[in-house]
Amino acid sequence: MRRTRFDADPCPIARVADLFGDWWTPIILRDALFGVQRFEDFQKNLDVSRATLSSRLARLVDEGLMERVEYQQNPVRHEYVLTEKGRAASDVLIAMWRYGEDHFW
Amino acid sequence: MRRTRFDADPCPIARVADLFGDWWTPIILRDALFGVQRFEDFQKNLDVSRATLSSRLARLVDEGLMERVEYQQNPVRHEYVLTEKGRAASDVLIAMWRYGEDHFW
DNA sequence: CCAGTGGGTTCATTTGTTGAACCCACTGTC
DNA sequence: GACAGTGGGTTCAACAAATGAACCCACTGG
Repeated sequence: MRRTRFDADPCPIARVADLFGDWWTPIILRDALFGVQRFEDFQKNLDVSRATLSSRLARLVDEGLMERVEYQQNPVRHEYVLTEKGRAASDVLIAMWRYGEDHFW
Repeated sequence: MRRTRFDADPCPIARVADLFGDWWTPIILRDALFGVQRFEDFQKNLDVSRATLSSRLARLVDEGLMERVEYQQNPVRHEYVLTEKGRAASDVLIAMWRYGEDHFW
């Protein structure tokens, strides 16, 4: 695909599209805002392949929307918690929700 | 890729993500909101391949966000004009803009 | 010792994106 | 009347990304 990247584009829409322009990312974020934090729970809710989920979560951590936090040792377990930047994305999600409700039914 | 489709999903976010979850669609829409209407102009502004642009515009027409209108005959020429549903998407774009400005700089 | 849980990675297959080249129907210029 | 240019595409091969399935590891509990 040699996917074109907009992460250095001067336009804010392009930058956000670079991150959200992906079917899974907005939906993972939606679930995270509803309180989902664990890999297995995302996987069960979303019916996404583990490989795809893994790379999406890694990207969200990379971009600073989520943090990977150790919640127990022996064995080590992590969960994904939203940062402030991640929670702020709810404005975009809400706009999508409203638009969907008004125009896709 | 066997891309998963959410266009029949009961969640409005999933439906909108199905359409916007694509790098190009939000950016094409952004340009359209700024007044771009012709194939060539999108192509010049966006530096997108003609094949990809062609399929993206077709999808937007399909979903009812744009209309393909003949603006001259001899030779026949068309342009892409936003419908009400297309213009309404500006709310989502504006949310993306704001989020981008506040969190990506 | 075996099943289960949480969180992954690896692999082959399938599908989408890309750039480049091509096509068609004209118009305008030499 | 030959040829370049314009608008709006399609076709093609190459490559990259998404998928499901299978695998892995470190434990716990029975």
